[in-house]
Amino acid sequence: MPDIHNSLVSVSIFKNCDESTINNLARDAAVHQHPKGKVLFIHGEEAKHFYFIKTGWVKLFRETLDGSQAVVDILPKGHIFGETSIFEDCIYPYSAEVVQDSEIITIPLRNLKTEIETNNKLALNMLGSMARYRRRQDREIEHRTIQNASQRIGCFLLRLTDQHAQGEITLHLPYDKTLLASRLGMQPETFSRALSKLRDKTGIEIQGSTIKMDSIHQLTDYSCAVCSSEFPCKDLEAAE
Amino acid sequence: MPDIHNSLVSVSIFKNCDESTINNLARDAAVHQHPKGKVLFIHGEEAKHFYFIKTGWVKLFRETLDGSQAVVDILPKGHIFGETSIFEDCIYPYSAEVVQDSEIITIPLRNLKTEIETNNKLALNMLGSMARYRRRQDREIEHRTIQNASQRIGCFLLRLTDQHAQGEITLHLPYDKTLLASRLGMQPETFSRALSKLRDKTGIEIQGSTIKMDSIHQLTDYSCAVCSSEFPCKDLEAAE
DNA sequence: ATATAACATTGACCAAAATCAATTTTCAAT
DNA sequence: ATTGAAAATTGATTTTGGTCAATGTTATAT
Repeated sequence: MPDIHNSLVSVSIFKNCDESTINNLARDAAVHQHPKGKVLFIHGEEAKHFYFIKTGWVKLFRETLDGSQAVVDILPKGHIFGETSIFEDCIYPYSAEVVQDSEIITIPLRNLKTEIETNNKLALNMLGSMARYRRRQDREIEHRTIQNASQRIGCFLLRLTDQHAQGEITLHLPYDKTLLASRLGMQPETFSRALSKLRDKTGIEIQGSTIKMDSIHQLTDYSCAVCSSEFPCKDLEAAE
Repeated sequence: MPDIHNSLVSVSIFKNCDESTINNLARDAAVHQHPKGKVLFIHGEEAKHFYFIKTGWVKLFRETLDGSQAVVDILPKGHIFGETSIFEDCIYPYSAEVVQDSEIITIPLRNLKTEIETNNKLALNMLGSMARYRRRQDREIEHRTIQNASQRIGCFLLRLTDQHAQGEITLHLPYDKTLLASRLGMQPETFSRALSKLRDKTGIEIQGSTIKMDSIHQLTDYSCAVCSSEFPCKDLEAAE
């Protein structure tokens, strides 16, 4: 219980909320261990809970009857998901699958709904979070429109690093390449070739899932020219 | 003034709000006539106002230094835009251009911000609106991932019609084909060819910007198979 | 240490859409 | 009615990414 409480206070939409708010949510919450591959819910299902990722990764996606899949997002620990269902007639707008063994906190949507209807601070926090997400999706659409596969990978890598870092940078892909490919809206084969092309164009070094570069500018020169935001990405300065 | 008031009461985020709320917004608002081509603001600029489209059409977009453009949305009369800036440090997240001679109401963001900080009903309405928009962007990303150009046009046409209509349907493209192409994330040439292909595949009739079909199923069979939502699109039932 | 399965890469080929260029059509202004 | 500009179409070609198949690599469970 104090465990759940501590997890929730770190969530941006609960920032500066009263203890009682968090307690009302934590009261009926539960922690579960989920193995990789576990599907938590399917889009279109009735939404009973929202979720907090304590550890691990979760993929949000939608798929068609013939099996084509579109990845909406891949979330790391510290994020919540499913909470927007309270504004969608309590229907999940996407499916959620655990992509690494994860500890997930399950919280009844009912509690959130009750709370938000009287708690303006919470509503405003949530509006801020939604606005950030909206901007994020707009960027995604923009990038898929005007960036090619290699530039999109370059941009993803950039957003993974501290953009004010000086000198040599080493970074690690957060999850496997097949998943990353789907996150970027391309096939694994295309990802593989596009990453090689990015290496050739920018001089970054690739060793499995480790990427090294002498300077961040190797990537910015290549990827940020085809983006409507100037480097460094200012949305990363603010937290989520 | 009563004119502005009447316009605002029809906006979904003001539904069921007190008269005083609307009055506080309308008080400092103004109506302007804008010619086609007029740019109202550029992304990154400081946001002072949000806007209501009384008549006409407005394109929301972002562009890179080299002139590539990504269309975020194209809004008809009755919609507001720019209002989310209050959650983005008062910076416009996109640019806005009038694409048909339009009557636009300009409202200070300050008024909205003051109001929303104390008016939970307004905040909840806005959350609902943001959730719908979010779902809409997710669908956009999905469609660009798994639908080809012709299917995307078919889906756009479907969403333009009453999806419960029986029998013969006639519809008109809401704006010119070049703009529609950019809205769907493709080049005008691709649009032209893809529309011809759609005609060949489905048997719809095309005459300039008028489209005729014997039954809506000519389109659904072709486009809805590659979508994660079942037909009819349930998000259209709810208003915005 | 080895077997196995999942992940990743590579090659050959194909399909879709972008690009460039040339017309043709449409529509508004005179 | 005529002209001119913008929009739309069409053709030829290139680029990009997808698909299918084979092979290589890595990590994990036994």
